[in-house]
Amino acid sequence: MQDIQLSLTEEDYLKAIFNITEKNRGTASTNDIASSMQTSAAAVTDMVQRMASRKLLDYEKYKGVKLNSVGIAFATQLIRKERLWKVFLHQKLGMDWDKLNDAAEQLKHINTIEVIRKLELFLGSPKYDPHGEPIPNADGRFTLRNQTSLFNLRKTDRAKVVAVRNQSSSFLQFLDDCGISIGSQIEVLQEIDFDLSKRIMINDQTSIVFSSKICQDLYVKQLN
Amino acid sequence: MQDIQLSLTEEDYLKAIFNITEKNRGTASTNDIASSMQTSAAAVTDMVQRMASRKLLDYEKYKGVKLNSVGIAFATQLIRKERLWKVFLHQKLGMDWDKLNDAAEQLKHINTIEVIRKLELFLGSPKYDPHGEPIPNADGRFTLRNQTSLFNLRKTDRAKVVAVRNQSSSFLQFLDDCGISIGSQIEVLQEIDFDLSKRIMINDQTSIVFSSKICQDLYVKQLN
DNA sequence: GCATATATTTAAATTAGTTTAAAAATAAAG
DNA sequence: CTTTATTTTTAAACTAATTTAAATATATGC
Ligand SMILES: [Mn+2]
Ligand SMILES: [Mn+2]
Ligand SMILES: [Mn+2]
Ligand SMILES: [Mn+2]
Repeated sequence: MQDIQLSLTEEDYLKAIFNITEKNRGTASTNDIASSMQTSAAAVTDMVQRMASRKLLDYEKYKGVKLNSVGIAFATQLIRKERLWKVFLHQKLGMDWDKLNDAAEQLKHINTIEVIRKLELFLGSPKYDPHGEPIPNADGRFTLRNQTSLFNLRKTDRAKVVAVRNQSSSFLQFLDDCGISIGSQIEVLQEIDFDLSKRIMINDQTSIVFSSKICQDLYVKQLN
Repeated sequence: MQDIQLSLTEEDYLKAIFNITEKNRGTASTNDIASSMQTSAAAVTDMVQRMASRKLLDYEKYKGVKLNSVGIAFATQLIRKERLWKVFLHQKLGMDWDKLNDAAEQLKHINTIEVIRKLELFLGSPKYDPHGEPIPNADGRFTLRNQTSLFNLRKTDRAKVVAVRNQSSSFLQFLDDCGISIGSQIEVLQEIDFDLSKRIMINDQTSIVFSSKICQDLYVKQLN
């Protein structure tokens, strides 16, 4: 990459902005960044102005923020590092998937290229992290996958869980309790019109009712 | 530990002060800290005053700094983390021993207790890092070892390399080139009075002359 | 004991990042 | 269109950590 040295804070802003812009057709508002960073809107305005002057992003008063190619490159590398470390924490250290994010957030700041290269090899070049999120390769390219949320499946549809959208500890623990993890097979037994919940069969073993909220937070790949 | 949250800078100061005081019968001077931290004496004075007010160390004007029990506990945990990560980088990722310190310096700031506990188990609870330095246990206790520098050995003495004192990249690469690593067998073939250098036999294979400086930077355990 | 050298502290200024409160711009509603 | 609500920016002040220069202590030499 360039020989620009980012502060930890700049790195956190870049990652937050990248994630927000992925949903908001390329632009992130001051308030959205503020709530994602748990800071004030005033702090965000000040920070993005400084980051704009460092050419990490494009900023126009009252119009929000867009990452430029430099910002995207950095953000992608940060996401790559964070997700590789998540794989390490889960697969090698055996940490539960609801406890990965805190540590990986810190680990993503580790700034030695050789470490990340060797870590990737050590882990067998995984393409997805323990929550099913794609891990960009060294060039920043993501492996795309056709997936949909469980919410969109219909009665008798069968599918495989490929990712979680919500990564809160409580949601992940709940899934654990239901016996759901990445790769679980599910089948829609019943669609309940009343509240859009669904009765689901998990791994041909257990049946359970999922609220529409839960269905929306689970990404699946439909089978046949 | 306590629920005191240290800044990265405070952590780096604590580690530096701990290492300095290990050599200077318990006390670290402003200038020594400054040169170790690559900063100005004025910055050190200011910082240690703030750290003293946070009860991390004892400071008396013009008298230098001593760590108190809180500071020692933190410093020890930092050293523990740094050395465990060094083992990981070397043994699991295969990084050369002359490239470990940069990355481990950053990794030592990772602040999730569960990560360090699981990392230790994953590594098999090593007692020494790749440079032969002892790794304190979770309670902060170091495993001591009787060792001496190669400088103190005499003709016909045989010994095993247990640690390096100097961890500069150039020294470590030089040792690599000589075929010396932790565990190597050596024998003093000849003491050269002129400059206190020594001719050494390495692993009963190669003979080489080491300057007195090199001898001082190698710690060994004497055999019989 | 005095002069000089060295080490340390203080003072003043700077930078990154933050907060709260006030001002200004934009969006929404009637 | 105009009033109101929401969002964003600016202003002023603060903290952590730093720098350089000046002041003060301490140590050393004679
Ligand atoms: Mn962070
Ligand atoms: Mn500003
Ligand atoms: Mn550090
Ligand atoms: Mn101060």
